Amino acid sequence: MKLNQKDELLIVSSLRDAGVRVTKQRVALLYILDNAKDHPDAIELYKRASEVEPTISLATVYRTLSVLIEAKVVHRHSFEGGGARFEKAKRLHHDHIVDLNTGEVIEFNSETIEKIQFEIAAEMGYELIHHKLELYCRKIN
Amino acid sequence: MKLNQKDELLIVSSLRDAGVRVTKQRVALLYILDNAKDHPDAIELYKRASEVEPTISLATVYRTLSVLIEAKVVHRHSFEGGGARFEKAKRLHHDHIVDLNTGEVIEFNSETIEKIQFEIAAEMGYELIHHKLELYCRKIN
DNA sequence: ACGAAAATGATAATCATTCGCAAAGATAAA
DNA sequence: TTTATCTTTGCGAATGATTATCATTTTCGT
Repeated sequence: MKLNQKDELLIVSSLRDAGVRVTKQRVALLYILDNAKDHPDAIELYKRASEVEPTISLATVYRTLSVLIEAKVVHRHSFEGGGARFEKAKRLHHDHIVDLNTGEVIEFNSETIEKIQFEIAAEMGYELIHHKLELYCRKIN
Repeated sequence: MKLNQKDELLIVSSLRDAGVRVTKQRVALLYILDNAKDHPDAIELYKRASEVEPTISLATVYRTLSVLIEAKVVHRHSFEGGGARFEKAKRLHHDHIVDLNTGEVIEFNSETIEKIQFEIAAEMGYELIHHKLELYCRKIN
C-alpha cells in the first residue's frame, strides 16, 4: 500500500496544524486513522500503518496516539471488554452504540441529550469539559 | 475491623439471592463494596477487604468481582486514566460525573436522558441493554 | 458427616501499555 | 546546504492490571 501526494500533503498539514513534528511514521498512522471507517485498537492500527510505512513500531503507534490525543486530533475509547480503541476526531461530536453481539460500533448524536448534560453539570456546580455516552445494544430481529 | 452478625446475615442473603456460593472472602468483599461511599479499584478493595478477612487474596478479589458482575450485583467502570473501578449495584440506575481535578466521582440521574437513549436505540434498530454516561467536569469557582 | 463440585491462595502467565537508551531524523539558524 | 540542537524512533526490557494454573481447602446438598 502507498498513499498519494495529495493525501500526504493533507496529512502533513494536519500534523503541522496540531503543532507536532512531521515524521513518516506519524503521517502513516494519521493517514490510517483518517481513513478508518471503524474504531481500531492499537495493534490493528499498527498492522494497518505497517502496510503504508513498514518502519513503524508498536511503541511509536502508542507514542503517536498519545501525542495526537493530547493535540485533540484523536479520541480514545474504552468500551467494555478489550483494550482501548481509537478514532480521528471529527468536526461534530458524536456518541456510540456498541453492538453487544458483534462488537461493531455505530455513531449517533442527540442535540437534546447534549443540552441536558450541560444543564445537569451546571446544576451540580460543574463545568462540562467533555463526556462519553455509550449505548450497549443488541440488534432487533 | 470486624463486621457484626446483622451485617453478615444481610450480606449472606445477598450472595444467596445472587445464586453464588457463600465464602468468608465473598462476604468480606461484598460487605466492603456495600459500605463503600466511593468507587474503589481492585487493589483498594483488596486492602479494605483484608481488614475484615485477612485470608483474602488479590486473585480472589478479581474472581469475586467477576462473579458479582456476572450476577449483576456489582458494576465495573473504566473512567479515563487508571484502571477499572467498582461499585455495588443500586436499585435505581445512575450515571457519573467525574471531577477532572480530583478524580472524585459523583452520581446523578436523568429520566429524560434515559428515555431519549431508549428512543435512539429503537430508531436505529437496536434494543438498549445497558448504557454508560460519563460527564468529565471541573468545579465552577 | 460424606462426597462431588466449586472456591481459594500462591504464583506464573498474559495482555496492553510505557520506559530507557543509543541511533536516526527533523527543524531552525547560519 | 551544512550545522547544531532537540525530538523521535526501534528495540527490547519493564510495568501494571488482570487472568490462568494447580494443589489444597471449603461449601453444601444428601
